Amino acid sequence: MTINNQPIIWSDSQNREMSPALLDWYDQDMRLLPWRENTDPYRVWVSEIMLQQTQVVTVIPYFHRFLEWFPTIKDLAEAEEDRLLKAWEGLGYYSRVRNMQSAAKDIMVRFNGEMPSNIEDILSLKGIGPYTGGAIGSISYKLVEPAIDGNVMRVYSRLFCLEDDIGEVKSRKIFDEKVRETISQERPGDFNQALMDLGATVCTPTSPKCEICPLKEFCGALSRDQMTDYPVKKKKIKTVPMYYVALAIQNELGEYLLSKRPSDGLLANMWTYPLLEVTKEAYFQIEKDWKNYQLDIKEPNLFDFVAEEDLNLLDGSMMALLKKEKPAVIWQKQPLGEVKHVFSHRKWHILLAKGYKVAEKEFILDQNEYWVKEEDFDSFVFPKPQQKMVGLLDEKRNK
DNA sequence: AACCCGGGGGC
DNA sequence: GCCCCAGGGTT
Repeated sequence: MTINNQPIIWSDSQNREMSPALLDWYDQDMRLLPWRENTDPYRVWVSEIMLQQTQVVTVIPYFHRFLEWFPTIKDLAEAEEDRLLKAWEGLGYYSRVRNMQSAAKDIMVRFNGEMPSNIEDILSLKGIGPYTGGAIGSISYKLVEPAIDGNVMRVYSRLFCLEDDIGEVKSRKIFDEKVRETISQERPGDFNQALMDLGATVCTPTSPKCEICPLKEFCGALSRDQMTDYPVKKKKIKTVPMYYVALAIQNELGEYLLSKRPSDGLLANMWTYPLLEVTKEAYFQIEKDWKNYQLDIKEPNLFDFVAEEDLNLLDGSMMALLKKEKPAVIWQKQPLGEVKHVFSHRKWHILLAKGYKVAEKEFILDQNEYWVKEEDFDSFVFPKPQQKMVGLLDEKRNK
């Protein structure tokens, strides 16, 4: 659904008043979590990495054990892999603990065993990206850096009625800017943690508890009563791959066979070469056969056709398929090439086969199939994939 | 079985 | 610098 509101622009005073309101709430209601006992960067680091993949309640016992086993960055750097994996066992995403150890070794070499205190160096460590880097920098070193995760994006999309799709990578920049405009200069770490808590406990995805929210007077979505319209997240319509063999067939007059698509659905009433839908497996088998076939031909060219008497010998899936579909056609040995086209919800993969109608044989037109002179193509509506196929044919012919 | 989501890595 | 996707558990 589109909302199409204008984003909220705050006055300077609103910008100033927001963070004290949030911090007051945090001072009263902050969650007491083991990694908040102090701001040691190693503890922050371990907790943030664990929390990237696992819920708070699950992380707590892992966190304690990890710090017992590897109390310092040096211990982590020197840990046996077995023990390291044992400490992570059940958390999953094992590459992340490997990255942690790699970063720990790096810290031993480059930073004398101490987590660096500037954002560039923090971000240079393996496994530490903008979110984790911002968390460590702000919490442990009071760097004025945002730590933006899905929760924070939800909070900000509501506060400012931001309609940028939070699923898109490029939206990150928008949220980054907004957080930088509002983040507390004095207590950036607490500010970031307060946002995390707010997102986790108040500004929740489905039923936000706006009545108890410390930011209710600031919230654009609440003022418009559109809390649950935010954040905007376009549901990923995954494009379904479809596989076709297209038949570019010429008759003795040089006309091409065109097929009119059904009057409803995708590309209704538009014209293409006849399309045979094939399974994914068949498609790739055909492609593979085709490549193998090319290897055996010294100089493959447009006029390399399958002799009619050889048709029965061919067990290649491409030829078998074509012969079955259009028996009165003599087929070129290889497809002309591949055409791909992406629709909003479909991705077409098309192998284009070229053939000539055999004059002596009877050729039965399917429903909606017509012979069309090339010079008349202009008066037919060709969808993009068809245009691409015509282009491919032209290209080969002009070689 | 779809969704989640910071970061690595490919481009 | 931008985008894709692996990764395992949760819903």
